[in-house]
Amino acid sequence: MANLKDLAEHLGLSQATVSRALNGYSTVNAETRRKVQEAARLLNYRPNTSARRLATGRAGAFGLVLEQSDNLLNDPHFVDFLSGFTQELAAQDLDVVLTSAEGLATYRRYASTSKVDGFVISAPKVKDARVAALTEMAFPFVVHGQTEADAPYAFYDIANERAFLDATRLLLNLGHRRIALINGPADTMFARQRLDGFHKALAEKGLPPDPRLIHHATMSEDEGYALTRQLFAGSEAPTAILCSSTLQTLGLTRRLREEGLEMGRDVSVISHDDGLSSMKTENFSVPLTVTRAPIREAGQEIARMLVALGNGASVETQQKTAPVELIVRASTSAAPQE
Amino acid sequence: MANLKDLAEHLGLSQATVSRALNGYSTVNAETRRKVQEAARLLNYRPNTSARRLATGRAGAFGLVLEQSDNLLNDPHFVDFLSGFTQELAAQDLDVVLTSAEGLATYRRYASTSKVDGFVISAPKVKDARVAALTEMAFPFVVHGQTEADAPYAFYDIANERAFLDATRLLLNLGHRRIALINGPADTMFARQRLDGFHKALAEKGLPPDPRLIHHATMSEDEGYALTRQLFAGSEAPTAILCSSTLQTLGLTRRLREEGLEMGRDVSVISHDDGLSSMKTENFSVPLTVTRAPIREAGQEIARMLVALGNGASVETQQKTAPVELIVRASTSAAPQE
DNA sequence: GAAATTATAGAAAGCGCTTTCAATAACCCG
DNA sequence: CGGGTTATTGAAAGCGCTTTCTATAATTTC
Repeated sequence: MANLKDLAEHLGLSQATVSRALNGYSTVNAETRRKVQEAARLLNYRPNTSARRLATGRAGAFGLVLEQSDNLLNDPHFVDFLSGFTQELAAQDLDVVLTSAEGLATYRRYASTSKVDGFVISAPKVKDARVAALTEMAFPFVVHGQTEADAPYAFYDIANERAFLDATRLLLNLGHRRIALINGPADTMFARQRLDGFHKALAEKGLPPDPRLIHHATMSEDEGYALTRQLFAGSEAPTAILCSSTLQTLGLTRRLREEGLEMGRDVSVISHDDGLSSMKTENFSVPLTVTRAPIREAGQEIARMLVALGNGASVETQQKTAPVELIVRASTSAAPQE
Repeated sequence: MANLKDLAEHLGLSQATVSRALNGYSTVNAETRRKVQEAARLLNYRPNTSARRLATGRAGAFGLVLEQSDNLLNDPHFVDFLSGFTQELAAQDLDVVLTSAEGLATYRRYASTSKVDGFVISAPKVKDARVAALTEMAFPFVVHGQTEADAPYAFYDIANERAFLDATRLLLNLGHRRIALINGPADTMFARQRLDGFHKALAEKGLPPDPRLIHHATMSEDEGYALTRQLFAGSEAPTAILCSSTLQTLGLTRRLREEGLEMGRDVSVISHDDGLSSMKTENFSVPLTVTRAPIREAGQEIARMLVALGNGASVETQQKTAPVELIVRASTSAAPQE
């Protein structure tokens, strides 16, 4: 494995020149650069990552810590996120470093040992301790979502509140009055935002929220099933359901059939759709009406933001709320006549 | 951020001694070590990762490259794998480095720049080029699954052939004769193994395989749905179906209901179950008979193997085929009388 | 008590790169 | 043609750690 010294000796040049030639500095003669590049290719030279990192002080990698207790990361949408995130960074020769931990210690350690140049904060809580800690350390990070914070921070979010406001309005305009919400975990910010949108739409019509119709759950098939069952167990069954994830909706669908109810006729359903490659809502038996925001794009965009922060961009310039599409398909229809 | 030099000066010791004290070398006085450790804690000293890596020549990380064209990595089971893999490594202060690429170049580059100390090879093909390349480079790796190779290599596999042999036998013994197989992609080794098991069981009964009942597909809900629809379109519908993933089975379930068929009564179904945390097969409307092997454990075990290889273990000692449980639940029953 | 161990700590040489600073050669201008 | 650029390269100093090789002091051995 040739190193810089070998290459320099082979060329009869100094290491400095070779390094400069390879790294695209303008102060090196065009012909020299050509030779260097050719020799590098010939000797199959690759700069040692650790050495370069030590010299430059940059890790060339961004971190993502998997909180084991956080089942949000255990659901399929995370794969799509990761895929987009990784691909975008790889295109710029940057890595993603994954680790697993509970609590803030790991963030501190990774930052202070310069293992990574920044973090992405996944599944932020309503008030997220990680954001506070990293802000205080002045270490770069981008939040996937938002949180309540004292200082500005970089984030990429989707218009959750607006999406669920629109979705609820749609159902209300179709005449539905008993609308259920199967939401994400109560301590996550996106669930809060969606709940806000839901409430707002009800309030517009002067309708009070019915706590029996509002549920928080993990993003699993099981939970979607169990909650749907529960919703239809009593006498006050909903005529429409808002659901926070495709996986939950899959469970919901399963239960609805058992109840002998047809989606889009007996019960209207709107699901949030992260655009997962393994579950296409347009191909459901009854094509789903959805609020749609591909999570893969979140991964890509957050990667770009992280890079920008690394290049000195200010936190204020790295804040983005992506729109959410409301796509109406067959799973929604006018409320049944009483 | 204190570095080694600071710490040494603060203590009035040499960097060498401090380094030795911190790294647990026996040649340092117990009292000295105590002082060093205390000072390190006090000054919040953390050795710089890049510097250490450069000095030791070890990356302290293992790599996983996401092949973008490979939709196997786009399915939920990958999250569970990754979770187990990462957790196990994190426990030993090792990272996982993710990158995205097509082809072998990335493996070469990451190996030669010592970005990682080894790779895990996911979703191996029947004859996998990555395995051949890494073997030739004498770079450590563990295959998640198996492949046809010229030389021995480290792998963690599950007993796919045996599992599908047993599952098919079960169906045959229940009197089924028209058994369909919804398998994984044709070029993957695990799909090949499962097909072999399937064929073997049929052969035991002297039954010829019917190509119309054998399908290869990606591990998506859609495909499960589409193929099930196709299976029941003709006149020669199956009475039992073997399915390669929970997600496909979800699609299958969806279609079966549309066909007006009840799982476990009209049609027997056995699904492979990776033990995904977001989809529990025991909670299906009709609890599923499954071949079960938690993929999270694969992640953990492969992490251990990689570490062992790094510590000089021979490839031959790092080969494991984990058993697959056959769990009989309500989705299988005797074949309907003709 | 002298010679030989052993315990402990320091000096210094890397690891392989980047980058500042200095040096030289080539070029420009009036 | 001489002083002043400008283009190009090299020397060398790190980056922060590990580790070999020495050196010294303390201890043991007969």
